[in-house]
Amino acid sequence: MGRSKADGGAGVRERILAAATGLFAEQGYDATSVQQVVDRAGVTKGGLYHYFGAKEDLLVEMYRAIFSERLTALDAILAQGRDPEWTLRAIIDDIVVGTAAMRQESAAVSRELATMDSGRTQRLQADWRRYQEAVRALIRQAQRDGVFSPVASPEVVSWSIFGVTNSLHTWFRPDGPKPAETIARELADFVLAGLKAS
Amino acid sequence: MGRSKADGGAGVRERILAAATGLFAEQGYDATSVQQVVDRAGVTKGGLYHYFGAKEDLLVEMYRAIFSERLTALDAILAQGRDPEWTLRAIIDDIVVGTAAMRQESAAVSRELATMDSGRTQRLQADWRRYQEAVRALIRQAQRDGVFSPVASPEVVSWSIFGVTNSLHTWFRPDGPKPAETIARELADFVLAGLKAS
DNA sequence: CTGTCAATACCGACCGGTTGGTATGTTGCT
DNA sequence: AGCAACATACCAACCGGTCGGTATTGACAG
Repeated sequence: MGRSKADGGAGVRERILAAATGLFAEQGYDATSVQQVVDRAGVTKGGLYHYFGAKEDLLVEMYRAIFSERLTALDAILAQGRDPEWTLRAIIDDIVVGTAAMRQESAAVSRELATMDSGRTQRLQADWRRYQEAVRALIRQAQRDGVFSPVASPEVVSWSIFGVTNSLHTWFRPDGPKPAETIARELADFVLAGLKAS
Repeated sequence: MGRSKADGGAGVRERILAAATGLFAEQGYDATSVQQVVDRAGVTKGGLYHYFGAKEDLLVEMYRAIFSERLTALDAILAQGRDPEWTLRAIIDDIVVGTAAMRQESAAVSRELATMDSGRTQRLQADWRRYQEAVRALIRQAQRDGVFSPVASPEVVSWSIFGVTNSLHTWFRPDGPKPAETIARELADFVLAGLKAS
């Protein structure tokens, strides 16, 4: 099963997915036709529909690629059981660097996320809500313990963090002067400075 | 001239715009057909194209509605010439409350903003860049003067602010427990706590 | 007050082009 | 032979936009 044949390029499935990712990020999901995807991927429609049941599956695949990585990283960070400051720094670093590494997928998904509620995406959206809730719970508990200042609610702080990552694709350039790691550190420093107990 | 007739509703042009706003916010621009817009507005396609030259004009109109208000408010705030903390608080308050008041328009525009580069939108996008640059310049100068801490670059701080407003529509509920004014204050408190000189 | 006229507001059928999706090959490995 | 991996040809539905037409209007004349 799976691919075989000593073909000259990468797997066809991967090529289709890469083409769709780029086009969705550039033009949006609805504005991109299946024909454009197969043209860029160098295959035909028959080939695409051999691997994917529908156009929407391409989006779902991107969604999964982003969030599965992020969620396993989150669980690994939380499992260490360290103090809130270290934990929040680790989360911010992972989400910024991870989103930057897949900024095309993030651009496509974050734009189309509101529209995607066609049953099969609900599980993925639930996972994402769990992620956000974990961050808020962390902040809430640390505020209760007096480790973090209650200057702002956990909701506003978490939206501040996720707002950066959601719009990261609009301003982050991989060949720019600031690597993702630096941005992550600056954001963590900034957020934690605001959360320092007064 | 203009409308007359003892019709039961508001002006036709406003009804079309309101219908388009709701549909674009729910489904996205490309996924919404002109037919859906005219159905919801209770007119026909001929009527819509009597008032608007193209489908895109509906988006441009929303764009203008949002940013013209925001830009005049910005200029008014800056014209007061007060200290950075007061100025930044005023800006954050205006942008959060203003965005919340027009969250459907904001949802539609913020999603479609990346795709819109068809000439007539470039002026509007330039205005928006000017807005962001004004905030960054404010922060940069205050950091140089030692009023704000250089813990994070003006870019990261401004992205943190605009990231919240850009994704405001995904979580803000006008009938929720927290009014927009409260969210604005929390965000301003949080941002300024992080910017307090150490 | 009434009749004329041009402009505005709006209708609904219609057009060429494109869409996502499918049915039917053809090819090459096992 | 049989089956997975694709290609080709094609379709019904729908898209944004146009256009000829009509109903309603206000301005002006007499």
